[in-house]
Amino acid sequence: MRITEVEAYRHPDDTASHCRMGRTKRNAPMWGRAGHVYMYLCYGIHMMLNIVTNDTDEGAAVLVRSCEVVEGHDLVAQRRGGLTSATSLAGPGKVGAALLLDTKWSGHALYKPGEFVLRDAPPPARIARAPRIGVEFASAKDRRALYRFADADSLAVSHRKALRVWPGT
DNA sequence: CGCCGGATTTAA
DNA sequence: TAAATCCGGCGA
Repeated sequence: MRITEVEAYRHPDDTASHCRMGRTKRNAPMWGRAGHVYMYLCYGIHMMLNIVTNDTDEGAAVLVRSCEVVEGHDLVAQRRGGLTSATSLAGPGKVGAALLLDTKWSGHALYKPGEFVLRDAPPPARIARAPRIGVEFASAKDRRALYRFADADSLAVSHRKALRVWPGT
């Protein structure tokens, strides 16, 4: 599947990030090397897939919020309760469900051929931005920050109406 | 050791 | 708009 929407979480000074409390057993992968997985259970129900972005000890990652199905449509539909719409993977919980992910994948390296890998792809022609979703608990500044990014021309994106095309893309 | 609450989804 | 659902993290 192709990633169509992500949210960035940084450290320090991001009151929305799981790193805001410092280093814990759960968020350990976020402090590790880029290209590794950070998984966590959200609301006791959904498995959230994050990709560590920065170097060691920087505590940063992007939450994979939405994807576009490229191949294996039947399998995805099966795991999504028969849904075949363009938005069947629009939402982080849906991505986790389609990939059968769980917290045991936390720390997994995404660059080993033959395993669960992150591959390169052409960048979107236009990128859209918006504030992050579901971070009402964060500071006003962090709630407003335009840290949600999406392929402006893909329908496989959640909360699409709030997105604004990033000038210059 | 117990409680609180959440980077969501779904259906009413 | 609210319920489902569970464990990490914090306070005692």
